[in-house]
Amino acid sequence: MPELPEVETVVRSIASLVGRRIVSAEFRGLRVLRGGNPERLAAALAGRRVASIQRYGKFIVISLGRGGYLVIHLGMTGRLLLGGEVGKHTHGIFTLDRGVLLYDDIRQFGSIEWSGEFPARVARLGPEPLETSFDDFTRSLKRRKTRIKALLLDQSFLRGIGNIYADEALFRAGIHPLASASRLGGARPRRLFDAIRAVLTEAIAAGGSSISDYVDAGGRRGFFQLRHRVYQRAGEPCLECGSRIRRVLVAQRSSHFCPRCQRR
DNA sequence: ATCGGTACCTGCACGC
DNA sequence: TGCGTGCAGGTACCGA
Repeated sequence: MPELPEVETVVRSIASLVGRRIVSAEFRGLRVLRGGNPERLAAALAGRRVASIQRYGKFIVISLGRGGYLVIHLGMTGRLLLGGEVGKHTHGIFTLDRGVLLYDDIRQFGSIEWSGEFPARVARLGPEPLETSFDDFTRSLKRRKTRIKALLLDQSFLRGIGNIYADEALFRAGIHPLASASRLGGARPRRLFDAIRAVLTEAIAAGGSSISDYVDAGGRRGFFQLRHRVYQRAGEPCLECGSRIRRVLVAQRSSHFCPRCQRR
């Protein structure tokens, strides 16, 4: 579930871990471990102190100073929890000099990896949507022929936007999800750029969207789902014009839009 | 180089 | 009650 606002909320909720030492780490459900066996990973982490915790798009990068980087992606159902019970879907247990951090992930689409250098997959991502300039945004937009919804999901275009915020931003900008990215004209690029910023900023302030089970590391739910205007509202009336919200597939993902407010 | 489709995994809601 | 189907915040990888 976690997109940029949810991951940002999680990162803020584990800020207290900076300065803590990892005493030991234990892994089960090895699917989430990338490149490396659990013993090697545990050995790389043991005794290291958390120097900083940063978010890059949907990635959480925990710097261990000279000890490299612990890189965590929450996938669809990943959770980081400060304390709590070890359950059926707990795949990582980080014991700290004070407290414990658990990695839970029902669908196991998330990942945990260690890297000595700054991780290449993170370095390859596009810019942060809240930091990039409108000029860079439009330059990049014009080079891409794909449909705008698919482009917003592409992490090399902008990092951190997922299915919820792509749909919500397109609605606010009045742009149809199937519109060609390179052919967006007039005021539309500007409207989209502003809509992305507004949606993400508001969602972060709301602690993210809790659709079914998302919570931050303290177990707190977000409440931006109460302000979704199109996402998972197919068949319901548009809050602007009353038309029925429709759902189409784009890049194999559900895309929700108002056929009247978002013309092709 | 880009793009679209598929695979990965578990749980839930729905209709029969 | 059970069974089949479709759907769910994600990315990686394949061939065209």
